[in-house]
Amino acid sequence: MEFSKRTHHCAALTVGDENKKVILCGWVDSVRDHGGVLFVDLRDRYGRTQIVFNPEAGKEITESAEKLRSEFVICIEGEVKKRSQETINSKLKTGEIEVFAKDLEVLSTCEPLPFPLEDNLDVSENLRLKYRFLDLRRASFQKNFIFRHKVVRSVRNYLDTEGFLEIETPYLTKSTPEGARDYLVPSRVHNGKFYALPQSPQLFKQILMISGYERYFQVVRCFRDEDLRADRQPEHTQIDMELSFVDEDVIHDVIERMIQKIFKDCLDVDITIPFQRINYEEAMNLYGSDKPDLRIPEVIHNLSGISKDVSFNVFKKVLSIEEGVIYGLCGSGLAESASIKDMNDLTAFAISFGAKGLAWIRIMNDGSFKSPIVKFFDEATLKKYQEELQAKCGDVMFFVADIKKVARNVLGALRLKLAKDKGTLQYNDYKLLWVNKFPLLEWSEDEKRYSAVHHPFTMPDIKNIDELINDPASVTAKAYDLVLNGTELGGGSIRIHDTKLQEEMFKILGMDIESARIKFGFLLDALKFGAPPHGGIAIGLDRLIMLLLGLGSIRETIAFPKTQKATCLMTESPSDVSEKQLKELGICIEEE
RNA sequence: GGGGGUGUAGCUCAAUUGGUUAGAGUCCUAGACUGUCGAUCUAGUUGUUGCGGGUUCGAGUCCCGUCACUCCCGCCA
Repeated sequence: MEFSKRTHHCAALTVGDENKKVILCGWVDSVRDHGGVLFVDLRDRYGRTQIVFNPEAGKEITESAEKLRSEFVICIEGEVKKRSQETINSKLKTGEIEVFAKDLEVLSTCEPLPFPLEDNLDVSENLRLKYRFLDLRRASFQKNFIFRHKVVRSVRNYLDTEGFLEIETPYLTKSTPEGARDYLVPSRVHNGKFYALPQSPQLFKQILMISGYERYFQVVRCFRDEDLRADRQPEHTQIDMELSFVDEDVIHDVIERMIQKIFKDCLDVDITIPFQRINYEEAMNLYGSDKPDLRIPEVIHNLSGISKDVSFNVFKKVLSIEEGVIYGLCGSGLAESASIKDMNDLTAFAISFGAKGLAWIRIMNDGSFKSPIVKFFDEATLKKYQEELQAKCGDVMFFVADIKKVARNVLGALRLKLAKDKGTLQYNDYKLLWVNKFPLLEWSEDEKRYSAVHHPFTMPDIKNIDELINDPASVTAKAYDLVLNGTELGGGSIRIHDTKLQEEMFKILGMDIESARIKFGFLLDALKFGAPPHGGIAIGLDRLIMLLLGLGSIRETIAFPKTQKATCLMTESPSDVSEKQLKELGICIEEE
């Protein structure tokens, strides 16, 4: 018997294969030894098949079968038999048959496992990450990676038919000062100099447009040395694209049809296009977020007008300052059930997002208002609040009094928390939308200068350059984010393709022509040699997979992810390197 | 940089108000068993309670520090 002569995989056999002689290979999923007859569930990538070891097959094979343990790798030759009616396992795809083993070869043994490989068992993540090769054997992981493969295949097929070319860009490139912290790679040949791993192939894809490729894409790794989150890893994969002779509408359309096709190909779900579009300012006002979760019906309301004449000092004080507002949000169904402690927890939550406090008024089932602060409001005002917030009996009205930026941020976070705590959000209730018209610039108090909200190559939404020069703060950008269920799936912009405008942009960002030349000279050069109007977008592949499958973290979509401290527990990286290596690079480690 | 959660047998967890010998299931080992599919039954092995310090007659439990994993804020064009 030769394992390379495998005839079927472990999900293939059916009653139609009865009496066939087959060779199967795989891992021992479980052993059930009855003393006489012994059952093994044999597992490979495709599925499981029950193998029967009967004493009648001979002494030798029976004895070696008794030595089988979980996760041994074996090859068996045997005969397919239909199971009797009462022994059919309906949970198993191959449950109507079993294979009577005639020959058994142990290809590899396995030590006792550090943790069981069943799905739905919470094993501590550091153990799972250390033994990632075992964790990846679990069925749920295999499902995730098969799905990820399908998504990428669907994307490649689609973009090919749309005329996109897949072109690779360098990983060893130049450090750029804007944006995230770079991962640096020292140069041996050029002592004291460094490459950087790209945060994205941004400039290369723009250059490719100038080089005339018109439509580029790449499934590409991007690196950012910033702190991690459930949906953020130091290296992540983007579906990166750039197109020439397009405006925002063309890009929206190309992406909408791509997303639609992914849903259809990979989930068999029909989604309607075009997606909802909302401007940044509106998103911030209604949802307190630039990535609103539209599964949640409640929105934020501006109650400043209604609150003008209230005697509540906290509100009065805030309304007297510039940018001071009273914003409100309805917490539905909480009035009777939430305890004082729950309210205190929510207040602490609001404070962690920068609020000074959180005011709340319960509307009891009998319609009465209940709150420590209710005495500061007359009945008519309370009614107006209730009406504006569309709160029903049994709801709680939440208020944040602060400057606009803080108030909507806090209520945006509260809106998400209340919905998550209620536990009614369904991952497969997919709500997609575009957020458009982002601000172009934001003032950096630390650096006393403007910085680009998106990046310095983003096209301002202006008629002429004077608008930018005269009042840069109020200019919006031709930039857009794609949002799915409260997560930013991707973003992009129309780019500047004019040298003058690009130089002006650098100037506004506090970069003189000299330093702009040093940092981005190649782009400024390229822009002079026939740059077409162009724009693009990048979609976060890991996040897309996470959201489509309803996973809790992108670590479930990445085969070998890092911990929150950016280490790999399997390879134990990062690690020390030898003195010799350091010397070659001219690097000296400073003791802390 | 900051806030929260978790850390007890290989694994998943329990341990009353701080109370005397830290338990259970599972895994593993051995035995029994010819139709199981989370097999079953019997017996057995398994502990630096993450680590360091403190309070106490006595600490898994309380306090301080520290480490690891994780969630969040900041940060992430």
